[in-house]
Amino acid sequence: MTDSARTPARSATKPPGLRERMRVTVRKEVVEVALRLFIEQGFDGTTVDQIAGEVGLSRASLFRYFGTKEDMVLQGLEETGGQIAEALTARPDTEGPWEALRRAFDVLTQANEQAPEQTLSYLRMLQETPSLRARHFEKQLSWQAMLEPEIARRLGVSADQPEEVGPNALSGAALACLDAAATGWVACGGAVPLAVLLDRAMGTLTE
Amino acid sequence: MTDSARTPARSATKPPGLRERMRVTVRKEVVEVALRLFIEQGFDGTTVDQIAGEVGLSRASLFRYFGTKEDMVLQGLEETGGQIAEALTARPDTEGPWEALRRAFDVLTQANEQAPEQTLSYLRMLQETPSLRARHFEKQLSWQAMLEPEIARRLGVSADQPEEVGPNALSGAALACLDAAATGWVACGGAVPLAVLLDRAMGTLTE
DNA sequence: CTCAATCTGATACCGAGCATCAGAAACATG
DNA sequence: CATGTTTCTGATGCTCGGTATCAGATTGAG
Repeated sequence: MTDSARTPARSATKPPGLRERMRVTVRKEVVEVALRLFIEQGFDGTTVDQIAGEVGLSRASLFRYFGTKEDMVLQGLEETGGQIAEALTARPDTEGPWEALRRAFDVLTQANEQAPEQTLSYLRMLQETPSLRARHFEKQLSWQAMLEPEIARRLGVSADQPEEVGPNALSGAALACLDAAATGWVACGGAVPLAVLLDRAMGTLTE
Repeated sequence: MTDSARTPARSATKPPGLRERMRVTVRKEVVEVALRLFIEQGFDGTTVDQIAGEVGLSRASLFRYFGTKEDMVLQGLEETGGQIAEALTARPDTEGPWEALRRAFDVLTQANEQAPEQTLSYLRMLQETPSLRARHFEKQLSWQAMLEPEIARRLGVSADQPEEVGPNALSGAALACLDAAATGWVACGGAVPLAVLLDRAMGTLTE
């Protein structure tokens, strides 16, 4: 370690800075290790010290990378929410809000089909661990906040008026359907594709 | 206390036992004190020791009444969920699932109208405190579990088949609408009645 | 090379929650 | 009333997540 990290040739150094790259690398490794340990011994059965020790970091430093233990496996969801929101705004205006939401969720269904095994155990852990499930809901709440403006636009109402509950209700309901579909998907071991279950779930609402 | 509680005449003694009554009384007082302190100084700004001290109980004993700090203000929601589920099953079969859900929620809207001020500060605290919000979601999840069977019955599907996402989606979406309405209600300071906002929210879904 | 900014580990601290234990109170007996 | 059993209580100590502080090492700019 002393040798490999020692002045890695100034020619290959990028403008983003060396320190920054290290940070990204470490973050990625922490997530990797944490995810593995959580699946192996459960979320509550794994201590932060354990993760820190395995990564080769002190507890204090680890908390500088991730504010909470949950964030080590949930932070990725923040980015995912952004992708969904992006996909939503990209849908044509010819689609109604509900249909557009359904299509935006394809970001998720496609990702799941590419790595079903991994996603399955991940979601299973999320649903079986109370503290994680709780945080997961908060993430979904942040998703809702991201989706809301575009839904408001499509409904033709202003987004920041309290008594306009439409956008909030619509995006929240859609996420509830997504949750229902995900729950069903996990429950049947991924037998029925997520996209199908999502179609059923969201179809139930439009009759 | 030594006199009043001393063999209180076996004629007036109730079958529920004296010990049981004490337990109920203490629980109620804890909730009262906790709620007051939480609203006064915030949820995180109040320690369990503080509550225990004010009630005149030790920390350990307090945790025998309520498993977690959050439960001291959220336990009541469990019962509320039962009331909603009860109201739901009481709705006539002529109503569709969505309409029946809307009507079942009147249990809440009516309760809110009876004590708006108190409910408002309570909900505000719930939404502003991250840890409480998270637990609140879990409660709603338990509500969903309570509503699901009846919705499944009304949809004519069996409740325990994983790929039947309909009941879960419907009840989840309804609760999302309830949440949206509650959020809007708090945001506008209770100016618009909760029932009206709930009508709008749930109406958005049926077009 | 030098100096400021950042990062790190060590340490101490706080609060929630759990486990244990001796003593006190409540209950069901005779 | 006296008894023994059960349950509750308070006290203590512990684990773990999370925060704050501080001296020393590392990075990066001038």
